[in-house]
Amino acid sequence: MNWRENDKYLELITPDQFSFKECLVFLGRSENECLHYILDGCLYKLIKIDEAMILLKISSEAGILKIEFPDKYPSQIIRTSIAKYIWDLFDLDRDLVNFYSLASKDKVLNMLVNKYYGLRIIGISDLFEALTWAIIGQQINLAFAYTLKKRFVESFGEKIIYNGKDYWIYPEPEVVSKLQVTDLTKLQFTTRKAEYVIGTAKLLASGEISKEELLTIKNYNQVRDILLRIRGVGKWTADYVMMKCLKVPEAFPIADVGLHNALKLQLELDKKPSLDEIERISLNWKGWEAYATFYLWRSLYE
DNA sequence: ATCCAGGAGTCCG
DNA sequence: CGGACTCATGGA
Repeated sequence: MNWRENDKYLELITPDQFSFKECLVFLGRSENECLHYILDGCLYKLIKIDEAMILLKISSEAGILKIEFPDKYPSQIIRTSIAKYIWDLFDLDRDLVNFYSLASKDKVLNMLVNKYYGLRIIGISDLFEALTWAIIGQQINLAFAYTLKKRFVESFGEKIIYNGKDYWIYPEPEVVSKLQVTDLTKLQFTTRKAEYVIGTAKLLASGEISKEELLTIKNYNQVRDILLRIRGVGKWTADYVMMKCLKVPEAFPIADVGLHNALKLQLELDKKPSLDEIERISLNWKGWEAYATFYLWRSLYE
């Protein structure tokens, strides 16, 4: 991590192959997103570190990611955590040289990596958020998924108000673990989805499952199996979480509908490709399936 | 109306 | 293991 600070803001010196602008397009894909918002090329996001709620304003210029604190200036130790958080959010430790090299020889990815050069996987660092956001999004269209998330966050999350605008923190597992199924079905969650979300909250609140522990396991399938044992977590969700939260570069949500639609468009197919076809296409992406998927997702937004 | 959505659990052979 | 069936509700 490469960063510095003065008495007003932090600066992350970003690697060459990074485009904040491309990342912003992805972050701005839904008007209904309630956990950040974008204004004049800046990203505003509220985060919680050690019980402190800190509003961040993030912008980029000339290879520097600037983090300002519109609300209140955090302590030294929290500033360091924030720098790490943002570094991780944009996956800045990743060296993309090999991915770009492989992609330049791939008929699907070649155009995408040129068009979206510098795009990095935007993380969901909180395991509970990653798991439950995936569960919420199962088998419904993204627009409705965002609506459900917004209701969930605004019912059980925390917020601050700054300049008359609300900034939200995703609900904590400790809070959600104590809910009843009807608390969520009221928000239009299905009964099953409500059970999955509350059950997942219990596993995380009790510490039975934690991101820290999962990160110590180096074997891909071993981590995946632990996630798959959670009720409501199937292959798609496990791979999604490994991609967005645990930052496993070979994680590959192959059954993802968005991936299918993006491939259909890129390859100009009449219908969505079959799983066999995708497996064949993705042989070229070995070790970089998560990035290939993310660039394809990006291609769905302009 | 009709089809489908960033699926998962269950049952059955 | 692999396939069919069920759940369940809004968006386009």
